[in-house]
Amino acid sequence: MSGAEARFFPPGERVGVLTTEPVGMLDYLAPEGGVRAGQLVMVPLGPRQVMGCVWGAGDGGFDAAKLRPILRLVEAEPLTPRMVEFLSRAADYTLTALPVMLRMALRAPDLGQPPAARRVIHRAGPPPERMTDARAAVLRVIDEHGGAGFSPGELASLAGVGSSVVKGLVAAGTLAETQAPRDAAFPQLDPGLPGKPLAPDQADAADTLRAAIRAGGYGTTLLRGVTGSGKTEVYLEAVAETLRQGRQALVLLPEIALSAEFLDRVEARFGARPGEWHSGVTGAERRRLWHMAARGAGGVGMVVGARSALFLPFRDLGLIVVDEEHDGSYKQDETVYYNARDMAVLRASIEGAQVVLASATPSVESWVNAGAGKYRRIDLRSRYGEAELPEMAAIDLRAEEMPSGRWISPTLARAVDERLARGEQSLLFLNRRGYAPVTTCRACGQQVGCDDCDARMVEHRFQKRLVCHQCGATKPIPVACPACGTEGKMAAIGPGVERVAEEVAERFPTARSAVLSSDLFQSARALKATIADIAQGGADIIIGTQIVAKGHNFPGLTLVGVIDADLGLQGADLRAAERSFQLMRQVAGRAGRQAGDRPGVALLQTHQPDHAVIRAILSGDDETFWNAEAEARQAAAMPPFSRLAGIILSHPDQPVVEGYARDLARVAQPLRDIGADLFGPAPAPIARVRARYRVRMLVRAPRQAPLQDAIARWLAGAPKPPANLRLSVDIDPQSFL
DNA sequence: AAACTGTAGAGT
DNA sequence: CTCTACAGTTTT
Repeated sequence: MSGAEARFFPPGERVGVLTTEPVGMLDYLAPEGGVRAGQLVMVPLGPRQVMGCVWGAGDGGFDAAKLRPILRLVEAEPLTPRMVEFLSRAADYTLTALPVMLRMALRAPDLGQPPAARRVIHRAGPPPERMTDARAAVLRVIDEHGGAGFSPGELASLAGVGSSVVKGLVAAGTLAETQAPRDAAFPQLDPGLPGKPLAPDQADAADTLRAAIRAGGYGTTLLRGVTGSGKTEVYLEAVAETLRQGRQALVLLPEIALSAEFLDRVEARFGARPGEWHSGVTGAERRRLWHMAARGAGGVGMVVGARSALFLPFRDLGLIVVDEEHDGSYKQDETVYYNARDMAVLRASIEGAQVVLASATPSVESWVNAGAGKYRRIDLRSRYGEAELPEMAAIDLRAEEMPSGRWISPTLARAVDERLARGEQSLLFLNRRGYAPVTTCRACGQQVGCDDCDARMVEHRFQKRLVCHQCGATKPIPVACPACGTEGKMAAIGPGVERVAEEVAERFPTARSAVLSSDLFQSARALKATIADIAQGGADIIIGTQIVAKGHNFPGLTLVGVIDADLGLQGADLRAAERSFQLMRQVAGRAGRQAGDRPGVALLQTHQPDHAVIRAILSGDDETFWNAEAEARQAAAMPPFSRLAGIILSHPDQPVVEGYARDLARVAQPLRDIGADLFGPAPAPIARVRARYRVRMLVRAPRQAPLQDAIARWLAGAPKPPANLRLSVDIDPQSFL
């Protein structure tokens, strides 16, 4: 897309530069040779030099005689006018300061540095006269990799030798060092390679998406399909069409660190790996991907990334796929609050790109948008027919014999025994890390809490410590009660996965078990290795938290037991039902994914088998659940039938933060002017975190009301906040509390 | 955010 | 009178 040309400013003209500093927009003079909007520049700020982006014409309010010129242009592709508009509108939407938004778009190291060449070692002559083991190892590495591309350091570490060995080989004339440009283009993906054969409804879905991409322009499609229905193959065909058009495709995944399997599938389909963007990517690779994204499809055609990949400077973005669009990890809940799914739609509408929201269990928001005709909706049937869904049943815990300290009911235990006898795998799911959520003194009833947070500390028996799940603080498991001093009376109350694992070891002593919980793994790689081992049959019983819900395929798994299906149902959070439904359905879907003759079974332990959510899960009738959920939201005037904003205030002193919150509530006329209600202030669900007291307020506005604008006017007209007070606004909060 | 400026109080 | 700590201001 050529789009509108960025405006040009001749030398000496006054331009507005958005700096990455909190001062934000300041006027400067265009440098020698002039400058275009979107250009990254270095500007003087007091005695310092800071980076900025030419945003547009200067605002003229500052004395022209005091203006300083732009120091130099940064050697990087300018941001496109569409990117500039995206950042502006994303800032307005999320009520985030523009400089903070710009920083998100410039999060790659050394952007200000010129693109230095890097040193590359290659084969240059015959083997050296004196051959040693170390030298042979280096030559083996370089020959195995086609003799290409390594820096001296990389080569030495791959061969497991010191850098002097490489130096020696260069001196001997066997190897030579040359300069290669840094930030090379990514290998081109070939959309012409054959994809997997598609079932008829997959082929129809792919045709629809291809046609939308060929037609050009913005559109959003909700691609719904149960696990195993082949959503990925369908949207990879959309990626293929985007590549054929010479445009770029971005695929967002919720748990990118675990996406090696996905990268392999992309390589199988297109013959090369896509660009990868997430917190685990090294600085040099981040820098390379940033520059290549800015260069267009010739630089990188397809990027797979976490939510922050939305802020890459794609030159010509034609498609954004949001896989597992309902996933809560798309909502960033710190520093900048944004929902990657909504920002994807915003960016696509500006870029003239298509969005595919893929999920087996869409969010109520997307479901309603599709129902209202805002999104196109495509439903994929299961490839193997309905039989692929596991058989689901409730275990009524009220009717089971459950000794205290036991969490696996006799009925569930029998089902596990059957699987053990047949050599099949069972998964016991409990969405609670650690050994026990509460440690209490049987003498005085005191519960051990965190010193800095208003939260109970969770016993982690593997670590032999109590851990605060809010701030991560730990302390030893006390022998004596910290309140009354009684020794030996501390008791662990309630189950966590570690405790269920202990029970499994007692009841199924010959079975091999494995615990999957995020805190038990040092790295994503270690977790992946364990998952692979389990998939190979390395465990009979898997005990896991929600980490097991995310698409790992265990072929031998035929039983899923949900230890506490009621866990997500209580509480005043209106989204609880939706989240619980999605999680239970996904976990249940782990059983019986194979198309063989062994149907999977999911058993839900519950005290309330008649609860609407439990019944919806058991019936397998998703449509009924979403209809009921949408009706309940509408009746309560909750999203997506209204709009919400959370206001979160924090301060080390409780009276200060509460006092200021009341001050704010008193001047809330701008909110009432648009027909919005203000609830609170009330202590946040966890009222104290990291030694700061937190108070929340909630704004609810009619759907079409200018919510952000009213909040901005409200806060601008409020009294000056006390020192040390932090205030953040969370537009469209996930949690309604 | 970071660098700079002004001021009050402590120490000489 | 100097030194320091810290609060408030400026940065184009």
